[in-house]
Order: sequence, then structure tokens, then C-alpha cells
Amino acid sequence: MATISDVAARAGVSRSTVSRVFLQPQVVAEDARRRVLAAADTLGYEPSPVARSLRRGRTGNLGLVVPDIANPFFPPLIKAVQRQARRHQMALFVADSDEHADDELALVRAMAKQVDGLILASPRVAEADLRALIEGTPTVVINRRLEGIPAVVTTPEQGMTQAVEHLAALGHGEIVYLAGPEQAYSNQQRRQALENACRLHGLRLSELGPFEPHFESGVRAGDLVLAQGGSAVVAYNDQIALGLLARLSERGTRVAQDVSVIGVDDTWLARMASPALTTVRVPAGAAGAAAVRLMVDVLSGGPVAGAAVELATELIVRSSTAAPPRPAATA
Amino acid sequence: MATISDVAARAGVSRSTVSRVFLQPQVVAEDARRRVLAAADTLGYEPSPVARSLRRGRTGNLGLVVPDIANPFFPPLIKAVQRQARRHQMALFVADSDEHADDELALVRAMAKQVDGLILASPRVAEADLRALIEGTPTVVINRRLEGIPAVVTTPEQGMTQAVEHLAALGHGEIVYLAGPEQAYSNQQRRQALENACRLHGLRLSELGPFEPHFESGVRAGDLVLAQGGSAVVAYNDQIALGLLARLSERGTRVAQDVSVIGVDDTWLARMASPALTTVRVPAGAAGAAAVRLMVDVLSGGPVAGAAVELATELIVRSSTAAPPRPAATA
DNA sequence: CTGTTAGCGCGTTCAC
DNA sequence: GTGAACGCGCTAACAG
Repeated sequence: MATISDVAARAGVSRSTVSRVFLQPQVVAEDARRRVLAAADTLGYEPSPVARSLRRGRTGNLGLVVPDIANPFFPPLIKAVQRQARRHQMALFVADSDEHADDELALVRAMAKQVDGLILASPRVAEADLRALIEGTPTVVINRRLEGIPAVVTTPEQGMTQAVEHLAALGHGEIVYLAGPEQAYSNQQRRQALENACRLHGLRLSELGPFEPHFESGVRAGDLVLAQGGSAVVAYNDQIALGLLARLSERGTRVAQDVSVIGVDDTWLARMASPALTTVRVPAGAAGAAAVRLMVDVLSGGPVAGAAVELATELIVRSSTAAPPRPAATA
Repeated sequence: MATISDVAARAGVSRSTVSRVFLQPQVVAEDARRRVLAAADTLGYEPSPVARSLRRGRTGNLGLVVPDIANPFFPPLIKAVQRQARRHQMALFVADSDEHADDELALVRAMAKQVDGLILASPRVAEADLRALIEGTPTVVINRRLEGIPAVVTTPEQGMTQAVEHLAALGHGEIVYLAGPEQAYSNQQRRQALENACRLHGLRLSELGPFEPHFESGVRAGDLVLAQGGSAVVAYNDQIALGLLARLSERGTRVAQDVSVIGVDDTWLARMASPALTTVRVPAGAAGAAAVRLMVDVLSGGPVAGAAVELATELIVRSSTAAPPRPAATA
């Protein structure tokens, strides 16, 4: 690993000139520049990002914390963040908190000092802890609202309203909501949107849970749903919905004909399921890209404090919903 | 962001002493240590990883490149690497190459200078490019064999042999292999293991593909399988197998009764599918953890050049395999 | 046990 | 257009 001095010596110029060649090439005389580049090439020199970071006070790295890489909602988001970060010449740290608030804190703490900015996707950690922790590190949150912190949120209102309209139109009179983690902002948001839409369309709403956002939770929920006897279910996310689908089939209940199921997220699994899952599409990739854009603004000192980008959702109708076995009386 | 000098001044000691308090606390006198810690606490001081890296010549970071985060095989591997890395006080960079050799190269190049070591999971890039690139950066590869480079490989032999025995015992006389990407070492490895096992048990083997390791590929493969009329299929991985399952059902073919399907990886999707997928379990988490251990050895200068950790596989029988509609005549 | 000294490799004034 | 000098924040000798 050659250093800048080696290159300078070999090219017969000072270290400053070498540095300039890599930062503002136009400023350096043609022949000097060529000599430097030649020397750098034969020596295999590349500026050390570490030394550069120390000097500049910026690392050129971005940190991203997600609650669970294995949740198919996040990979597209991660990919989008990575792509957008590279576009801005930044590398990306990804960390997985395993849905655990304590781990999340530790990860954020570990990352904070080595990145220029932090993107927190669906953070589970308590607000006070989080504020204390990210003070001094530019932060953008995804799918959570924190006064004064730039955020990208997806709004379930449109999708949930469409879901309720869809179910009402099919003749359902009540809906069971399978709740997600209590600490998850998304859960409160989705429940609220569902409540509003149900009130508006005169449907009854009941709730089961909370459930961890996993396939297994949905399996467990299946028996509860059957016991309660609902005809339409909206799950916190696709994974729970898919677990539910599997369990219902296992118990001999026909999805759609007997019980309609709607998920949220529209991960690629929704299309894959059988029957294909009707679900509320949440634009994960767009959210990730928007978060990076917001971060870039923050880092360039733009007046973005408290800004919140909102991304709409929409219902994707597939085959897991149908008219109930015996239509409810109109309310 | 307070610096070490601030803390030193406030605690009335030299910078070296402050440094020692954070590196070898036992060496510092009780009261000095307490004063330093108090000062650091009130000033909110934490050693700068960047400056530390520059001075030490090590970053304390590990890089991990995977071909596709969205492939459910990788999240458990990533989680295991992250966990193991943290255990060794190292942070983790994760990058996704989107199954694309060029991106892989660019990512490795970008990471190489900011990490102490690189873990390459199922690298797609050509051997020559790869060797040139990682020269100078300690590297461990997962699921690929490169002479002289430490590696962790999963061996499909056991699982594939069990799969063939299983199918033969059920009465199948031939097997169709749905191939994965040609550049993938795993594909060659799996095909070879399958060939050997088939020869041993006197089954005929044919091949379709190559297919990208995605659900959609499996859907496409479905029609090809039906056209060819095979009674047993082994897919390169679970995702392809699941796409196949979906397509077969769609076409009215009953999985297991009409066509037996076996996947490879045993991702969580395999259990989720309906019918649940018989598959060859590949220990992804164990592979990730082993890779970090190997890396730690390499970094501490151990004599591990060319070492290769081998991890066995095993067949997990579920419900996607059964006797063929009309048993083949014994060969 | 502690302070002093000397860089790690680079980017940035500020003169020339 | 170019070089000299300085320091980013920290740790690793070396004395004491």
C-alpha cells in the first residue's frame, strides 16, 4: 500500500500536488498530472479513506439499521438505499437489530461514530433513548414520526381505506385486525387507518394480537381467527397474513371463499402465495431512496429539520379475498 | 464531539493516560482512572474510531458481499456474520451485488480500503478479476473454492445423495435437475453431486436451465418440466423449487402425487410452502459464523492459507415428494 | 504508574 | 500552478 509521499517522490512533485490531482485535477498542469497518475498507477496507489476521513471530518459512509433483514419487506429497501448511496459516492453500513430495542441501541451507538449519517428503518427503540443517542449524528427515520427529526413515512390511509371499501363491497360486515408489535409505529398507524375507514363504512372492527411480524405468528393467529369466527382478516403485514393462509388451509378452511385475508407490504411473497395474497402495497424501495435524498440534504446543511416525506399506499387485489359465505346484513 | 485532549485537560492528566484508560484500564491508577472516566462522561467523549484506525492501521470493520439480500438463504448467513463479528468487536459492512459480477467487483473495490477483511459469499465474479482485486486484503470466501484462499464451503454430497436415495426408494427412475447460474460454484457442485449419486443408484438424470435463482425462474421452469414429463425434479435452490410448485399447481398438476419436487437450502420458505417442500438443508448460519472465525485467524496471522472448512448438508423430507404415478421399471 | 515525543496519511491554508 | 508547513485525533514507543 503505497502512500501519497511515494507517489510524490516518484512523480517528482510535492504531496500537495498529488492530492490535488485526485481532488481538483483541472487545477494541476497537464504534464504534472500525467506524471502523477502514471506514478500512482504503477505504485498501485489509492488515497486512504481513513486518513481522508480524519482530515475532512467526514467518512463518506452511511449507516442503515433495520429490524430484520429476513423480513422480505426490507431487502428492497436496503437495495434502494445502497444504490442511492453509491450514487452519492457513499458506502453503506447495514445492521440488523433482530426486532430487539436493546440491540438497536447498541448498533446505533457502534455505528454513530463511523458514519456521516444514520438511517433508521422502523426503529423499535423508545423515543427518549433514541433522541439521546442520535444527538450529534445526522439521522433520518423511516416509518416513524419523531418531532424535529427528518422522516420518510408511508401512509397506510389510502391502502387501508381501499381495503375496507373492497371488503365492504364484497359484503363483509366486520373485520379482524391481526396487530403487529406494540412498539412499532407502523402498527399504530395501520390500526388507526383501519379504524377510521371502518367507522366511515360502518364495519365492525375487532383485534387480535399483538403478534411478532413473522410467518409463525400468522400460523398461531389462524386458530384464534377460526375460534372467533371472522369472515375477513387484515394482518399487520404479509408474513403474518401468509402464516394465516397456511394455517387456514391446514385446518380445512378455504381462503377467500370462507375467510378473506388481506396483508400489508406487498412483498414478493404475496404474489407467490396460493391463493395469491390481496395486500396493501407499501413502497419500500421508494422510501429507502427518499431517505437517502433527505440525508443528503441534511448533510449539505439544507433547512430540512422536521421535514417529512409521505409516501402513499394502495390496495393490490389478488385472490385471497372474496364475498363472505353468508353476506352480512347492511348496517 | 470532545477530543482526547479535552478529557485529558479536564481530568488533569496527559492524553496518553486517557488513551490507556480506554485500552488497558488495569494499568492506570484507580483515582486517575476515575477522574478520566468522569471527565469523559460529562464531556460525552468517546474515542474516534477514525483516528484510531489511522493510527493502528486497522479499522475494526469487516466487509461482507452477498449476491442477493432478497434471497432468503442469505439473511440468516448475514445475521450470523454480524453476530460473530460483534463478538470480536468488529462492525460489519454488508453489500449486495444483485447477482451481477461487475457490481460485485465495484463493491469489493470500494470496501477493500475501509475494512480489515472481506468475506465474499457465493462470489460470481471471474477468478482472475477476483484474485487481482483482493490482493492486499485478507479475504475469506463462502461457497467457492479458490486455490490458496481460505474458504468455507457447504458440501452438497450428503444431501444430494440422500435426495437421490429418497427418490429411488419412492420408485422414481429419473430426475430432472433445474440448474442455477452457470458462474455459480454451488451450481457446478450440486450438479456434480447429483450426477454421482444418480450414477450410483442407477437413475437417469437430465437437466434444464440455467435459471436465475428466483421464484419467477421456477414458474417458467414449470412448463418446461411438464412438457418434458419428468416425475421427479431437483431444483438448484428453494426459490426455484417454490416457483415450480406454484406453476405446477396452477397447471393442475398435483405436487408429490404427480411430480415430486426437491429444493436446496432449506430457507424458511420451504416450511411455509404448500405442500411443504422437501429440501436439502444448507447450514447458512454456520457457514457465516465459520467464515468470521476463519477471518479472525487470518487477521491474527495464523497459518490458515488455503484452509477450507467443510459443512455437511442433509435432506429434510417434507410433503413435496411421493411415489411416482406409475413406478419406473427397475433399471 | 505516568508524561513526552513522534508520527499514522492525508487535505488544506498560505505564501511563492 | 506549486510547495512548505500544519494539524485532524489518536496510540505506541520511550523515558522517567
